[in-house]
Amino acid sequence: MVSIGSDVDRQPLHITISEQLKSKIEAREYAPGERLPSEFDLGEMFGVSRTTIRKAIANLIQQGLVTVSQGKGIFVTEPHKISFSMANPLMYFDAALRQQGYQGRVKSLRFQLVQAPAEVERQLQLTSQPAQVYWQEKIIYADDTPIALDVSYFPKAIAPTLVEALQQGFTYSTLVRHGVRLNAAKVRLDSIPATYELSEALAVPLGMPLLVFNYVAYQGDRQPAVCGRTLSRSDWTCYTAEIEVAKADLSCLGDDLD
Amino acid sequence: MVSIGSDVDRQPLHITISEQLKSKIEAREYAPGERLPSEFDLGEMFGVSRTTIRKAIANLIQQGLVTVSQGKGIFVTEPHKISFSMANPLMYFDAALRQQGYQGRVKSLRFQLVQAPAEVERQLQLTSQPAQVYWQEKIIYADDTPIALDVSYFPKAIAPTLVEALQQGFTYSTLVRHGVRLNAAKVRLDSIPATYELSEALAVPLGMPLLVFNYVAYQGDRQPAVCGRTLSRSDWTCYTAEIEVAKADLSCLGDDLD
DNA sequence: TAGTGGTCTAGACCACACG
DNA sequence: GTGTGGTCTAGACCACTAC
Repeated sequence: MVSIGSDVDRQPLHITISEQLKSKIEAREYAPGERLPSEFDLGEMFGVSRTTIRKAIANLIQQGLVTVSQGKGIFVTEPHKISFSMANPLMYFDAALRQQGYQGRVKSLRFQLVQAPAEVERQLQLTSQPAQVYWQEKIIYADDTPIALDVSYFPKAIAPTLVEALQQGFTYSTLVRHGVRLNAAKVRLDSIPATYELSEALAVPLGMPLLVFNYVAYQGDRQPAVCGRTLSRSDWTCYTAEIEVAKADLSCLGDDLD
Repeated sequence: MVSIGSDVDRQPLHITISEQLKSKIEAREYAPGERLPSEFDLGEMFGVSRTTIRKAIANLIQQGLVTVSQGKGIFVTEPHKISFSMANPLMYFDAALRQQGYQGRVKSLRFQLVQAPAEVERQLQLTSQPAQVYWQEKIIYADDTPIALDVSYFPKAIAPTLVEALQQGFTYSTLVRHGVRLNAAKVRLDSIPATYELSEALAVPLGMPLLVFNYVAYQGDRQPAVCGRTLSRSDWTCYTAEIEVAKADLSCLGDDLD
């Protein structure tokens, strides 16, 4: 039986155990792809109940250190990371994937005309009532791994040829190929834990952090062309940017010291 | 007892329960700040064991819908969100907080000279061996809520007056006030679940998603002045940017269609 | 069939908050 | 003291995987 060290009594047992397992994983004592002992065996090794082991394992799952398959076992995760640039040009998911050696693919889950939600109506600056929009949901794959769920809204007025094309490929590339020049965007980056529904759609554990990329993209003279959000797995994706600060913009510092 | 609806048998019980509670919260049947029934009472209401209720509550905690205090009860979270702009100028946390009606404050946890980790050595372009850097860790508060943990590294060569000043206030403002002109930065945004240590430092539940803002900031002629990362609570913070796409940059789309 | 993880139960003891 | 959430146990049954 592994000694758990009673001098760290402030910490719950399942934390102590998950940290011990974490060290072993990081020390490659359990290598990527390798199987860990079963929950039952771990319980005997640490001298605790299966419930406690399961809680410890839950921590590791959440940190993306292990993945678990029913009937097979607990496996050390092999790390991946794809970076998407937020700067010029914005969000060519397919180009970024290709550059980093993955094959990008989308699966459209839904494409239908609906009444625009209030938020979308505002973002797309729709004036006619009732305001209708195309609502698309799609899964984005890198090779065969689902890495993101995208929810987009398009004005009803888009070209009919686009309606077909958008269901086949990546949004931005498709728009550009059809002559829609996107030249600006407002974005907001956020993070949420995967709900049950999202965890099933993206094949991730419940509660795994997802990056939320909210966007409104504009064409021509500030004409909104699309808005929506991309929810991407934080174990596979990150966003990068290079920022140049104009000298004038230092003004906001103000002169009131605290 | 609440009917749980046996037609959704594909879903675990704790999911069904947490979704029912979620609807009630979103419908304001349980209003922000209000207390939910105790775990024992919820168990009776749904006719399940306390363990199952606790798992359902854990889902709600993770989604930031409720917060829990030992000995007091389960309370519906009152929502907050502070947005930080990633664009010109970069990362004036204190200015952003002030603009949004909060009082910003920092608590320095650590400030010491250490051997630079390899990653830091590379980012700060340190050449002398051994490369020493100042290592700072601080908590950032909005009013009295800890919202972020910042870990920064500064070259050993910074001015002695800065060493004092950096321990008192916000990094970027302090640097600028001491004549260090930051004019560019490379950033990477990511998300991780709070580890046990982080969850204690930021007073959040274990596993809550944290936004990770990795940065290297430059002064003058591409001279690295500071690097590090800011881990911020996703229930309190988000990052925004406005992107302008130069026409020339559309080239990367390539001409190979898929 | 045996072994694995997924779910759920009933009950115990502890630490903390409040009156 | 009473009630709350925090931790942990021992054991049950199920679904899935592999042989």
